[in-house]
Amino acid sequence: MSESRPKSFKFPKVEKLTGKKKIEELFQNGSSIFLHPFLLKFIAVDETVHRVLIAVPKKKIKRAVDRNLIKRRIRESYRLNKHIAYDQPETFYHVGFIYQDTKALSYTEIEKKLVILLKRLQDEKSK
RNA sequence: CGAACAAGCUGGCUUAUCGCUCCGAUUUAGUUCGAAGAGGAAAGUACGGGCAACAUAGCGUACCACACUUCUUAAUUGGAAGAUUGUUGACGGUAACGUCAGGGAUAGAAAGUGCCACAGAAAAAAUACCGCCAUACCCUAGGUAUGGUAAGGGUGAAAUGGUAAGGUAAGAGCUUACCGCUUUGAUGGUGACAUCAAAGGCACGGCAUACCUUGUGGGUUGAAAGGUCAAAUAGGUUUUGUGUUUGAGGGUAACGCGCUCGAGCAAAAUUGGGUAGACCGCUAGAUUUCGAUAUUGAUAUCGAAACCAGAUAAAUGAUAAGCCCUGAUCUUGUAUCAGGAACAGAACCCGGCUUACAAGCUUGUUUUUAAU
RNA sequence: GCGCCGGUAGCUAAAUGGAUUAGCCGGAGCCUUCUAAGCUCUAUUAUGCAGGUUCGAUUCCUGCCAGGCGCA
Repeated sequence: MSESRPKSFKFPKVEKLTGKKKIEELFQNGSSIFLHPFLLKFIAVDETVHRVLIAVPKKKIKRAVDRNLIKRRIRESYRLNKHIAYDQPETFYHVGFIYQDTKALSYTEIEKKLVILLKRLQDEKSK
């Protein structure tokens, strides 16, 4: 399958989750996995790519600079590790990463936790 | 030389790999190439202006903001230069006071209303607690009554012009000189105001950052404004079909069948509204840089050059190496280790004000030590 | 983006410009076999910060700080 779908580190706009209705759908009907510092929301959907939402709540992180920094770290680690989610390309999801800590964690820590989360998502898929 | 404070400026750089957003090409439907991509405060803002929509005869009232002078700006609140007057600090001086610097205040308290606790006789109306003086009486320590007085004491944050001399029974702007105050005039200044002269015997407590009065300004709402396109769903209209579920018509002696119209149901077309969504608004402008001229200055004018973010669950990033910088360690070497930071992230656009800020640089002030 | 509101003891609230109050909480005592409740007495600590007006600010004015609420 790596021939048909080569490892790509791109993260175009198509793979971002936008639109009021879709997001409401995700939050109302999606399943969730919690792993510090993330709350992962996901819902199976009839599309050809995964679409991802990254959220850092204003109540947890006050300053806009820190919020931007965390969002960029999450986005970067997803971009470099999203091939895990494409291993079994029969179902696709809308996924939301919601950051829950009140402090900004380092890049390596975020990446480690995010890889674990993506593997768990694969386990859900195979069930 | 070091330290502290204040003001201003700068606010890491280069290369490689992997990516993000917009624009322009290329091609073909997602690649390839090129170019660009956060700030001095993008933050806060009871401050303005542009722009947009709506409203709008004129006047008044209410509400809100502002209030020395001149200049300046698109701007009533900002800025510059000045005037007057307190306050704080430094220096000089015995002191009064003067000089310098910083920040503040400045329409009206002789239009009205209100407030001024406690203390004090009395707190804005004029009066008299201790006093001072005169007269009368008691009869001489002194007290009582009447009158004069506001100099002194005491209270207070504040006590009815101040100082000196004359004057007086004692006193008092009662009189005089100087100072202060008010009014008038002259001179200087664009002006706030300053200086000088004359007159007035002094009628003036503080608080408008209490209500208020006077003057000036303000229509309301904000890009989530506003405009264009427009799924789905439900609805309106038209057409077609269905049909015994229902109503009406005509027809019949009456009922039924059949016919016509309508309701209902189904399908198609069309229509207004404008939700999800998409696009415009959306970045070339009171723009930026440099130079010249005018001005004490804020600023203005002229000339030349430049194009410099436009995202929308919201791009501007990550990793590695080097330079540079900072800190720590001792082997004092351009050594090893750690780190790249402070405040902080555009959301229609400008201007102002306020606040935050590691490190470095410049200027000024103060100060310690050392040398001369 | 726009418009509002308050900041007072550990907590909840009050206070015309005139020495900051009350309740709960804490401590001690009484009562009780003991505890709770009740009664009595009592301590501690407070006006968010910085300026200004005033003789004197919790109060009036200005600027900040950290919060809360509403509209869409």
